[in-house]
Amino acid sequence: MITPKLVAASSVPLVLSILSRGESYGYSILQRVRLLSGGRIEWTDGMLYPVLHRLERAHLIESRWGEAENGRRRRYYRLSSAGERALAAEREEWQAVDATLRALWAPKIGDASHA
Amino acid sequence: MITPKLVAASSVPLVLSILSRGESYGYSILQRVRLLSGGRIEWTDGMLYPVLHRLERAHLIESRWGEAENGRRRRYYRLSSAGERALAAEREEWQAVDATLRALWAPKIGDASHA
DNA sequence: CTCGCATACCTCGCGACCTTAGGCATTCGA
DNA sequence: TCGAATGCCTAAGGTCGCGAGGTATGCGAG
Repeated sequence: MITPKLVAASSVPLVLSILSRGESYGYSILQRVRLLSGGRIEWTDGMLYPVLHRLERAHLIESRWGEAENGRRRRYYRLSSAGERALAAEREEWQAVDATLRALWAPKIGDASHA
Repeated sequence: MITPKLVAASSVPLVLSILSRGESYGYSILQRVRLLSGGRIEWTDGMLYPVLHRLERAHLIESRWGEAENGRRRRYYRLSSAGERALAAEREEWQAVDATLRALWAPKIGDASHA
């Protein structure tokens, strides 16, 4: 199980990244995240929908009501241009933190300490 | 600026990682994070000390009062064995999420969509 | 036909935790 | 003497995931 804080930090970039691949909808996003993470990221719809609504209020994504083949109604979301820029920013932030962590995880080859 | 949620998610693994390199103390950890991240991660002591106290209450780190060369008192922290295990777990979780994000950021070479 | 399940969406209260802002003590240089 | 850097700690406020609960439809099993 992934810690709640990591889920919180990754939810927005994950949703934006998935939508950058093309239009999608809530239920499908849930399954996609589960699949892509090999089941290690377990989202609930109770946290996903508020995220989608926040992102839409922030104009990072846009939605439309659509009809599935089976007749069920779905709300399809897609990335806005502002969302693309936000995704790029989120991505840079993530990579900055990731680079910092990886530097600490790397063997101490270039370590300046005199230990 | 790094988003608050990313700060929340990275603070614990960062602190544990830094301490895995050897004993340290609050003020020094702050500077280390700033340096390692190239100034992109800007922590305040107001968020670091609560983190340190939580980690100590959880027995992931241990502390002792020490004296600096200049006479100032410092509280030195070091990783406990439980902390080492926790760090390994945090690291795996981080890398799981990172792998998921990178899969979405990679070019669509193997993309199964028929677009 | 009816029941249950998967699909598909939404909302609310609780608790965790960063942010901002403050406080306290010591050392050193101007 | 006075301010800045060092070094530690805490409180109020707001954000947001989590768990639980609610609504509705299509489909297959009995």
